Amino acid sequence: MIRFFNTLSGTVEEFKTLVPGKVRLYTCGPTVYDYPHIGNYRAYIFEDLLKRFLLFAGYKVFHVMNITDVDDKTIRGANQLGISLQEYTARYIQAFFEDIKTLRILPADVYPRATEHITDMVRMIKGLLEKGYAYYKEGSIYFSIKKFPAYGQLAKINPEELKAGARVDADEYEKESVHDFALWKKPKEGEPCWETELGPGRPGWHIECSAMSTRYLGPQLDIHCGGVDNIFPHHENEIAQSEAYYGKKFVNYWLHCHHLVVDGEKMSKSKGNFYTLRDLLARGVDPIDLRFFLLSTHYRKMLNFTFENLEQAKASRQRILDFLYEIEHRKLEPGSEPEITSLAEKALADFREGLSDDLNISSALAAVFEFIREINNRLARNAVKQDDREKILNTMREFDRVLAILPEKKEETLPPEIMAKIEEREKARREKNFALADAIREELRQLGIILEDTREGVRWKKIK
RNA sequence: GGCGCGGUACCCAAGCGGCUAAGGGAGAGGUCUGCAAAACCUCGAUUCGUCGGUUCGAGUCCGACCCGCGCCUCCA
Repeated sequence: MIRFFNTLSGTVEEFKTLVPGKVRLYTCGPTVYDYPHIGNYRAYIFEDLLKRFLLFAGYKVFHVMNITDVDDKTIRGANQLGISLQEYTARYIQAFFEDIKTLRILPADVYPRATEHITDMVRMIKGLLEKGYAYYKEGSIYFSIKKFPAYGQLAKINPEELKAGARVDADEYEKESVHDFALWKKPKEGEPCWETELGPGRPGWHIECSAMSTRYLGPQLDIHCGGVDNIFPHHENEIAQSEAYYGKKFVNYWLHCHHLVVDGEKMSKSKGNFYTLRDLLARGVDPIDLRFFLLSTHYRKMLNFTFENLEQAKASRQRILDFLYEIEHRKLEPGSEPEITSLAEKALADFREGLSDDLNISSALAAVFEFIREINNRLARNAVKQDDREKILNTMREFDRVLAILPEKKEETLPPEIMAKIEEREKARREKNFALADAIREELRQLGIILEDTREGVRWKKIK
């Protein structure tokens, strides 16, 4: 049984899909006004973990992730550079796709862009006007939250008690109620504008998601994800719009990822603790180490990014990689040990059970490490045989369907001159010329190649 | 003011009423090794922010308090 913490109910619930075996998943995607930072990627990697786990558990997943390519920030950015909105967002859209590939985030099935779904938004807004949930005011259209009594159910906010006045955007004074939100914004100087049957203007942010999610997934979704900061007002507004329009429960399970902080503080450019993926790659960070770091803390817990914590995650992942290397290269005796099968089965069962419990990654990783320890233990006693190798590797590959942290290509090669050096050192060792042997080892270490002398002879690996 | 989250070993982090408090990192000792590395073995919380309470029994439930943080406004 799979359980998830549902923000809507505030409790852990058994996961049941609308259609057996199929999951309709919507995740809030990037607003393409800048390069995404590692906090954004924490959310996307959480969603990737969720999706990979659902696939691992045997579900078919249809995943939609929107791209917000028109909003205040993208418009401002384009205007500052004096280029078109499309020209401006294209760079960041491309960067986003590069980044998710780098981080091994599985692509969504559809990436709808706001600017390509204006007609869907117009249709919805028109419907909301007809049903009386929305009203025109000075050329803009607003959603009236008092017409939707369930408003506040997700964020556990009582609209009556919202702190009014002080922090309300001054230029939106024309709304009937301060907490009503814009569905359609009237044209402004220097802003893109669509001519529609609603009149000229551009869509509000919230309607983009409601229109695009239901366009591809239908009026009801199984899971909708995002960062905690989207709970209010964004997701609350999506519920209001979608349920008012379709008259059906919009989303069964709302899953929200907590924030990534840096050095215990919220990331900000002024504090200098703001990192994009590119920043870290430039510092030599292995993106998969970053993936593992972002993955290895439960998604509902605040995660503190520090370089020390990243190093710990890297070392932890290295233990898994070392084990994999050992299993692939160790010389084993013929035969098999039946015990290995039961260890593998238990490990996979524990792994699955951990993740089934609201994606308890700590528990799942503990299962992986216990498996490694058990096998290492037997390896040391020669209690692993040739036929067990594939069983163990398969188990690791099963884990990796969800984690996606193992090296992609199996065999790396070294240039012939390096191989010659290694052979030269072997010769020196046989001749007990340890000074030369150590000098060569150090020389190769400087080149990023570590030599280890094992019972089966020398072996090498690259420093990651 | 309202809503909510967290405080478990040197660090990260599970556990949420009951066997000896998972797992990872770092550290110490040992086996192996020419040495190193890797691997393996062993050792690290009588204790889970504090103080009360409930219970045969509490990190685990209840209350108060102390810290740290988030949201209520664009934000993953």
